[in-house]
Amino acid sequence: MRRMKKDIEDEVLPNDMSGAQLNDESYEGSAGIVLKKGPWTSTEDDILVDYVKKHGEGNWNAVQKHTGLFRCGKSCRLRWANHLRPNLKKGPFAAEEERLIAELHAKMGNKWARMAAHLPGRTDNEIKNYWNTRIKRRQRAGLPLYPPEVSLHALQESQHSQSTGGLNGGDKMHPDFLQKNSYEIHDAIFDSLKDNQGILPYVHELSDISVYGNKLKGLDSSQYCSFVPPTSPKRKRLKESTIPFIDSCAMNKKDLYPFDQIQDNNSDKIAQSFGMQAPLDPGLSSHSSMCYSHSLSNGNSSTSKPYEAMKLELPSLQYPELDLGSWGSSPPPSLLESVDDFLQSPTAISTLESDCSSPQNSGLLDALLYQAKTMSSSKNHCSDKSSNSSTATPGDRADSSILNVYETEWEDYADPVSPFGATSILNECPALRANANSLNGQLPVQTFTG
DNA sequence: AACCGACTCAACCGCTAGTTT
DNA sequence: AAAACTAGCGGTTGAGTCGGT
Repeated sequence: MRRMKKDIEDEVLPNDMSGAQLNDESYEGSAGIVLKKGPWTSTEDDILVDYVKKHGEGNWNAVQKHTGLFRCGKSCRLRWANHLRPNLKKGPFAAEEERLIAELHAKMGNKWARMAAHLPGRTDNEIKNYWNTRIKRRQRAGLPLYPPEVSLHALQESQHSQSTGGLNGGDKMHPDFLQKNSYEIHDAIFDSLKDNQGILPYVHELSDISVYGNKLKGLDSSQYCSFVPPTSPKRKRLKESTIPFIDSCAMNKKDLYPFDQIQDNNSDKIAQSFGMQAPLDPGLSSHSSMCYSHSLSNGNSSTSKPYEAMKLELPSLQYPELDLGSWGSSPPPSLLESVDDFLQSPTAISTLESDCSSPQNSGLLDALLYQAKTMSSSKNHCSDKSSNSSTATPGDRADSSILNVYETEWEDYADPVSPFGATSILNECPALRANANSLNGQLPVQTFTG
């Protein structure tokens, strides 16, 4: 489609430099030269290709001098990198590429250039566009960002790298190494979580956490209510070691991620970013239990960047149990069990009790867990009144209901004639359906839809 | 046919890190 | 050491397309 416009341009513009130069989209360069902006014509492309053939890549600012091409160096570099360089793959991403992107994003976050390095022929821009589009789609559908196998694999890998021990060597590791070790997380965390694998949002780039081991060891596992991946700070590009790390409620208020600011203007956006479907409940948002701790406040300069400078990025939060079928044909491995394990684990319960006071704070998973907790506690109350309570524990009831829903979900999503995009809001928000299905109206359905 | 919203993608912008002077 | 320059990254924007109404 771009091509169509370009072809038209090429027809209109004379096949000489004036065509490339004279365009209404132009601006004055540093030397007073009017540089062109906007789409490239094939004439300009040819000029740039010729230049690179002769002089090689780099020194992009010299392109204008040598060729008379009225484009800034930046623009030339971008054009070459994204469109003109050889061996570029065009066209839609293959399924394998999509899977790889998800996996890489789970590991790296929004490191498009690094991801592109793993996808021959693909550009960072392409990957970024793809991912952003995909994120929008999935968030609209209330789906997690990552396919279950990716999240599970990522978490398992993280556990493996943890179990094999080894502190990482700091920031100077090879990127591949960083990838491998980026899941490293302190024992204190995984000790409390190892029975819950597959349920927690994937945490990546945790390589610094080991640095804080002593600090972490003093913390109760229940404090690790949830994680968010590194939210790539916009203004300060940090090394791989920068780890926004959630230590729920361990920090005093000024150490918390400034949700009060977010809520003012961007709560909906942020909520969406975290996979939430609804505006934050104003009544609950004020005591954000999702406490973001960028560091453990040990004064480490690598993590001392003020929160104000951070910008919330679309998170790598993922809720694998919710990703059903939209990522391929393989069923989510062990996820249901993982959910069960997590919900039944004392750690999880205590976490729920102590930290997850509201689902509004951390996305669908927390919402789900919160609901499970609510259901559980409500059931406890209800069971006092209800004489025909089953032998199953409240948690069991809730869990199995939810899990059954997920199993059904999977079938629904896997049904080729039932694209998730067309499913009901209940499909898009399984927790809602879990409530509706399992509680039979006993409990108020807590909605977080719009 | 016209309108509208979602989507895609190319390109730009602001910024940082690294290098050179 | 500091300023200037360069390359590159990630976020954002805007034009074009497509499908639904």
